[in-house]
Amino acid sequence: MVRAPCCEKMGLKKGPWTPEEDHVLVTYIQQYGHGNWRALPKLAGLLRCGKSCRLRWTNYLRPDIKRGNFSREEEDAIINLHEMLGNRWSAIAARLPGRTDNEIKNVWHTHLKKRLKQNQPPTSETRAYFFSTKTEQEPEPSEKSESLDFGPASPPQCTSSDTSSATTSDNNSNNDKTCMEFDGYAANLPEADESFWSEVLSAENSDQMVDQFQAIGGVPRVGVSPADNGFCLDMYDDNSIDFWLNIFPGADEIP
DNA sequence: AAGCGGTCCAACCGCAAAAAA
DNA sequence: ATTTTTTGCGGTTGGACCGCT
Repeated sequence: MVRAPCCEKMGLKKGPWTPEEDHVLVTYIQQYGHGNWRALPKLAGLLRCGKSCRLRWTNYLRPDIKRGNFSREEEDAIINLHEMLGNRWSAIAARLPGRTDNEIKNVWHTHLKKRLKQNQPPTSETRAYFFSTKTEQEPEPSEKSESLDFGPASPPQCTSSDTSSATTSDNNSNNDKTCMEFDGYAANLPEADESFWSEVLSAENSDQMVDQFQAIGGVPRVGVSPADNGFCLDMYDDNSIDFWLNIFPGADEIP
């Protein structure tokens, strides 16, 4: 594997972009697209390397980028998605429309880490359940449990697989679901192996994620009912459901 | 007003994966 | 199948900005 030569070539500009450069880049991409980033700066007449152009476009100039401060809901979403996905900023960004991985990474390092240190978890009194499971389609425990191993690659927020740690499963304690604890909050999950969760969490889009979950008998939902079996992602109030449905559009809302 | 330290964010760097040749 | 090129990602940095002393 040979690393692509970077913009060390003499004559290529580095540092902050000027409005003129932005204009040139935007105009070119609007007209011709960005088929080949490496060739683009030459064709567009920019003294930048392709990498710099791509970064400028994806992180700043793209028309679908939402500028401005992050809302509390967005911050909470980042915290929860970070618990699920770890430092996979692009995966997190994929679930936050209009936000870039760079921006999310910055927010995480500048605000959210601090917020968590001050022990301010996501707000609200209720939990949003994105996924609940069908008991009648429960996978065979004997088949699945052998490979059930929520190690580091499984949802990283999992602190325990001990079903006795459940705090919300009193009314579903008679089913065979795996219960996981999420930083003190428990959730009932369908039994699945590590690779399943890796696939779910790395799914390129939410439809795919929902499909993966349905494949093992899960019923994707978004709602606030604490009574349902669910893959507990977060704690939110009713007003947040639209926001979350935007992130997981394939889910059904719990009535 | 000046100096200093902390914060924030755009941009860079290096690596690895994916795609193309 | 192998090599080369391109793209994408995450970690890090530089400097502008702001508030405090």
